[in-house]
Amino acid sequence: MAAALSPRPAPAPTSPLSPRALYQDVAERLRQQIYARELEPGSWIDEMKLASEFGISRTPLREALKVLATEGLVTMKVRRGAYVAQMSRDDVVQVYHVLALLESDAARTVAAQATPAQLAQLALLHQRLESQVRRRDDFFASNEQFHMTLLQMAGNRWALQTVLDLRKVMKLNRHHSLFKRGRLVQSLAEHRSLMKAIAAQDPQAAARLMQAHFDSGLEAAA
Amino acid sequence: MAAALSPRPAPAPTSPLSPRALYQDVAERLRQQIYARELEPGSWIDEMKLASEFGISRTPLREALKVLATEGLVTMKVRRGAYVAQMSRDDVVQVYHVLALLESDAARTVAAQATPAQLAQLALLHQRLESQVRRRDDFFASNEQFHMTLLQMAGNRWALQTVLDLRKVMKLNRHHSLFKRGRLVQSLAEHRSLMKAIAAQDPQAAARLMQAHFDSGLEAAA
DNA sequence: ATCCATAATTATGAATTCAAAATCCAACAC
DNA sequence: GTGTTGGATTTTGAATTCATAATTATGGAT
Repeated sequence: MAAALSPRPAPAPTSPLSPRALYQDVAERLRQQIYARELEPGSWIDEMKLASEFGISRTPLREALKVLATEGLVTMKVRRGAYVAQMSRDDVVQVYHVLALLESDAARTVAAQATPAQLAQLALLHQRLESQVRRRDDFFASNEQFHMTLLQMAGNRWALQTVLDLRKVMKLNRHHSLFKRGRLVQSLAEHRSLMKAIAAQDPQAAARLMQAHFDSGLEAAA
Repeated sequence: MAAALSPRPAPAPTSPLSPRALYQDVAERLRQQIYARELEPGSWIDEMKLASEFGISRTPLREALKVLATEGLVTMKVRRGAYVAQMSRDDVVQVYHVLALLESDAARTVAAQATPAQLAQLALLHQRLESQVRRRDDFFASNEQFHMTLLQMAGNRWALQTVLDLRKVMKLNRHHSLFKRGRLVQSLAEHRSLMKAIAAQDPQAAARLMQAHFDSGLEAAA
């Protein structure tokens, strides 16, 4: 049996204050398997196999699957189980469009209201990005962290949650643009000018540049 | 016992092509109870009581609760069950902000690309609204239908889904603005000018007026 | 060999059961 | 009266069981 979820992540010396429910751990594990393509888009999800792999019963697994279905990562077909969702070309275009709306709005807000400490934090994250053009996976992670930090700073928890959800489904595919040759360098350049606009507290430019960043990402992806 | 979900909505003479899963029916029923304030924000959800009211076991009910938790209508606390979520004043402001972004973008798109048939359909829906200022519940329903039809016409299924989800949580409270005295008349006036801009195929005005419509709705709500 | 009918197998959906945690409540000490 | 301890009760979370639908395999009939 593959590394089971272990009887429980062992209350651990430093157990989290509010231990996550099992179904949530399972949901997160499924997400990771989907992102890693261990579960391929369009493929059937074998409940029994996964439950025994995870060392749990079908009950919490099925709960997790329903959560993922609500998020759009999984499709439930009545009486024939769960399937990993697929993103069409159209879906990618549409999700990019919504992300561009929300994130450019966040960039405008942050440029307008960020504290010096926040600007410094963003600059730091951007610096990390600059130093990671050579390592795609690191760049990928740092890029996401920059975007998410910006969203958080904008202070709208519903916009943040929406972006989180949309980014989840974007990970279904490797459309993710950053996989095109030369795209990393271009993306970095766009980040650089965006960062400059934010640092200069220019809301209009920040919004416009974030929008452009997504337009160009979409072009690379589609 | 309150009207049970019946052994199953009976395959019915005209049973839907793809019968919804039980957990989805239950989720919808829970949503309606939440909207109707039969389950109050902040209150504990008694699984056993509801399961027996619905005439089902706890299993599908718990699945439904996890779906609602993902949607944000319900909060799960580890080892102490499910609670109806509460919207803070801040939440309302933030959700309005995101809705305004998405819906004004949709209005812009529709104004730019709608076919004559689509414009006619919107005009019809608007007419219904005009005739329903006296009946608040009808106005409420028609208003929602107008907004949702516009979203659908914009053709972005992810924006549509996002707006649907956000509107669900908005229904948690009666902040819903339309409850303020005189707000219906004002809302109708805003719709009227919005409709005019769309009919005139003026994307910029349509977006601006939709944004204004939300701003004024928020002012009435908060 | 191909097609169809039917039996065996498998998987899903939901109910039931069970262990452990949280809550309630009464008895008691102060 | 207030507060505390310990045991009964309730409730949650998860495993197990069960009925039924879907799939696959089997065995003719042509």
